Amino acid sequence: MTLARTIKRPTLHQELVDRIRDLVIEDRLKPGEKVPEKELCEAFGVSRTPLREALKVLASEGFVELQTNRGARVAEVTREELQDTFPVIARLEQLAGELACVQLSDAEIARIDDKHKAMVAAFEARDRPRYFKENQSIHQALINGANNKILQDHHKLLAAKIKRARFMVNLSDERWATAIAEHEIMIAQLRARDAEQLGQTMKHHIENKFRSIMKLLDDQA
Amino acid sequence: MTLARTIKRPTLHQELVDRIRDLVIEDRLKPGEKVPEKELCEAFGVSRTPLREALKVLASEGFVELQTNRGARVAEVTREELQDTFPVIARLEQLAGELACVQLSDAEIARIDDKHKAMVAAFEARDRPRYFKENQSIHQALINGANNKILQDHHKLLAAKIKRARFMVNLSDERWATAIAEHEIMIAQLRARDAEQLGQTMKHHIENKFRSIMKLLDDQA
DNA sequence: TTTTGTAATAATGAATTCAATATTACATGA
DNA sequence: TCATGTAATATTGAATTCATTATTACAAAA
Repeated sequence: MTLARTIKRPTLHQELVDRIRDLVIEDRLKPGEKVPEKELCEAFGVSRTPLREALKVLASEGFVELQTNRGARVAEVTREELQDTFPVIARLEQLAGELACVQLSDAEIARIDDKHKAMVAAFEARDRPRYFKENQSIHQALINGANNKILQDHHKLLAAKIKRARFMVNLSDERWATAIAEHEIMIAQLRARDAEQLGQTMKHHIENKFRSIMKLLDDQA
Repeated sequence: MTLARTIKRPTLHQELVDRIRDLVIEDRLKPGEKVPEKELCEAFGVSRTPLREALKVLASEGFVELQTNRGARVAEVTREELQDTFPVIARLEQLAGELACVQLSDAEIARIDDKHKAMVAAFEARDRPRYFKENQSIHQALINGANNKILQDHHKLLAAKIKRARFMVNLSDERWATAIAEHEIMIAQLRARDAEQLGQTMKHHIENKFRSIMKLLDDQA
């Protein structure tokens, strides 16, 4: 296994939590796969104690599942979980939009506008990886703009789960174009400081993404 | 220390997470207090390994804070955290109300109505502990009625944080009466299956509670 | 007295060990 | 061949041990 390099940092388990979570989100550890303590210990150059501490935390976050006496498995991304996750994150983004709209400085809004332009460029170049990155950066900026630690923490967890779904279905061209259009509206509302409307648009934006993904999943079956 | 009895159950750390979290929520472990591993190990009759695993999980949930080489402390309930938490939980309850309204059976609604009556009785008897319990039971029933695991999990964490605030301020008589009135409206809307409105009322209900608590906190200072 | 330095003590983070459980390999009999 | 039982092996959960860091106690000097 060559998943990562050894470690420094304050405490091992904190570093491990972040690293292993990332392996899960980035699909380096596949859903349903068992998490082999021994191999990960060797890969990271740590003993089982901090690794197991990390696994408990990841289990409470929902990225792995612990089976008594049978170790840990990477959590599956189920249709049901997505179905539960999207409505919740939609409300969180709505709230974030409302708060960010009144709290962001003009300069910060201009920076988000820059990201938006970069995202549109990625769309026009049909560069999916770059689009994903820019898109994520915009949403993150809006979440951070809400200036609410609790909101950030809970959003981070939910966003990570949804992120994993990108390995299940491909963004359709149609949805892609619609998403861009929705972002244009968001930017306009953000510049107009229309908090209520921005929240509404962001909520719908997520709900539309939700519908698109669910349709694609159905089509696969 | 006589905080708890020894343990059985599948894995020790899971049990410990629940037990220690409960000690924090019930204010048996005070905010800012250091969590003495040794004593807790003795109190629960376990070694440091599962206890420390539990502390990492509780830290990720925000109930304790880990300081490298200096152990764990019970997290404080800060004004700032409450200020961040309430808006989020308000949206979650709003969503829960909308979903529960269309998903609960008539029988389940009748059961919630029973709880409501019990809560009103507790109010009339000015029995705060009983009121808290019944109130919590109603909100929990509505959350569960949404039938959304993610929503339940995230709500549970946020609700626990807010619950801790009850040791900081006392429910005022005025707020208490208003809360009862809001619950009356909720029940009516639930019976009328008016999802949108119920969601709205639940959101406002939490927001009003928020304002009340903040005012009381300000008055203390 | 108060401050500062230092030794002793205690606690923490992480590795290791140990007992219990699960998994695998393999032999035996249908 | 295919089950089925059993021994060997590996993995897991938890206790223990060990090295490091923090805390405390206390002495010497200002």
